[in-house]
Amino acid sequence: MKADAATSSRGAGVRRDQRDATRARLLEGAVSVLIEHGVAGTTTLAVQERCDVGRGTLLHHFPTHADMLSSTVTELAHRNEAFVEAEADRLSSVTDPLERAIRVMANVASQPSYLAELELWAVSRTDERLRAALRTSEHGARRDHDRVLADLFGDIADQPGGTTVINLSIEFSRGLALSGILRRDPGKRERLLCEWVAAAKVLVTSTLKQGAEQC
Amino acid sequence: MKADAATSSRGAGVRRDQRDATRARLLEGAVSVLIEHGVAGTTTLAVQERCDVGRGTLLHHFPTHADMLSSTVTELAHRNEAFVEAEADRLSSVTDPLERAIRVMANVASQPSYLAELELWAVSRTDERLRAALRTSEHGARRDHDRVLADLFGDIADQPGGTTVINLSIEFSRGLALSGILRRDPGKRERLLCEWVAAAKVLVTSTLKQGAEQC
DNA sequence: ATATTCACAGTCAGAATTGACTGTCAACCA
DNA sequence: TGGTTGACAGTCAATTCTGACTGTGAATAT
Repeated sequence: MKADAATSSRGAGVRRDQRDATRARLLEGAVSVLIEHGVAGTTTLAVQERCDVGRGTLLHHFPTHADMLSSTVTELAHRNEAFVEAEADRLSSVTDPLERAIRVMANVASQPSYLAELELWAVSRTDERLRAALRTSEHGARRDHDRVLADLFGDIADQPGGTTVINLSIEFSRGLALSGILRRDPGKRERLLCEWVAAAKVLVTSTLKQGAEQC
Repeated sequence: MKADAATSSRGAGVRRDQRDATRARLLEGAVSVLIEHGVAGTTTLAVQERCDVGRGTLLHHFPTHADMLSSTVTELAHRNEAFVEAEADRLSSVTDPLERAIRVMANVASQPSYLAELELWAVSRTDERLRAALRTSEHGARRDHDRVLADLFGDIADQPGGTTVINLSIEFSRGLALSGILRRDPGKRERLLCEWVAAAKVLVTSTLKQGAEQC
């Protein structure tokens, strides 16, 4: 085991700081490129140019293109989680807690950064490596993910059909977001959203336990 | 205007037949490659080799890669529509009409060919040309699409919350399908599906009109 | 003080893909 | 029957991307 740089009294870990700073910059750039240009456009060259670093720099931090994408995936997931809280603040004016939670989820899912994540999911269907990376990323962030969700929905989860409504809302939000890419009429999104909010309200008060137990 | 080949007495339109046959073969191959290898793997070269045609042949029918993909998109959409009816037949044992319709939708959406379509949607986010092609394709098949949906859900659409449930089911199916790509536990899919079926049953009998009208 | 390690830069060859181009043969028309 | 058209094949240059390789300077260890 080598002596830790932190043991030096002065200028400790300058190299490491540099390294981390560059790496962070590369990830930041990679995420931006991914959001703007999609998976196909997220080449090592594009990221290298975006970050204005030499070819060796990028390859030093991410030996292969797959490595770069893997790390980018994780970074993107973090970013999207942060969006949830930000959007929750932005929609603080919505009084009904259930409607607020659903609208926050739907809005976050419709953001470019989340759509980029969905794109990765879709593409990973025929890309073993990427799928593995996404699974690892999701698995690692599971705790945070659950916490964010719990914060968002609050005591709704404790009501009879609460958990069901939350789970259904997740899938619904993803579908809504994906469909939104092609949608010409933005009004339909709002209509669907309203309908789901109304449905969700019915569901949390209704006892649909017997239905779910029929499986 | 040129004389129609059909006016010739014998061997009429052999060239045209040949042309159509080759084109059909190319589309068939392109769809297969797209389903198997995803958008990134659907190169002109891959399709050319799959169909065992010369380079000139493919470029003759589809001058550019974008042209090929555009046509493939339409073909894929047709194929997916056909799947709906096939799956409806396969699930004829499911007695409850609402549950049957929902399960058919969800199953179709989870098929590789439909996932390929969703992948195209996702990718089209940052690809103007592809998005336009998808919109055109969807627009052209709208009539058929509505008819298939009407056949599937039957008289459910006439009930109070019927249309709403159908629309929500569509988005839910897409979300479920996309999530399924990464899901390790296949049991969760079935659970979510059951929960949505149960919820849908509640919704069609419940009057959630006032909720939807609050928008 | 010197050797070494490491972050970073630049160059380059190889692989993959695209689309332009030329050639060929069979079918159609005059 | 002879010319023309169109389906199809093969070749090739240009482009793009990847990753291997070599070089450099600053920070750290001895």
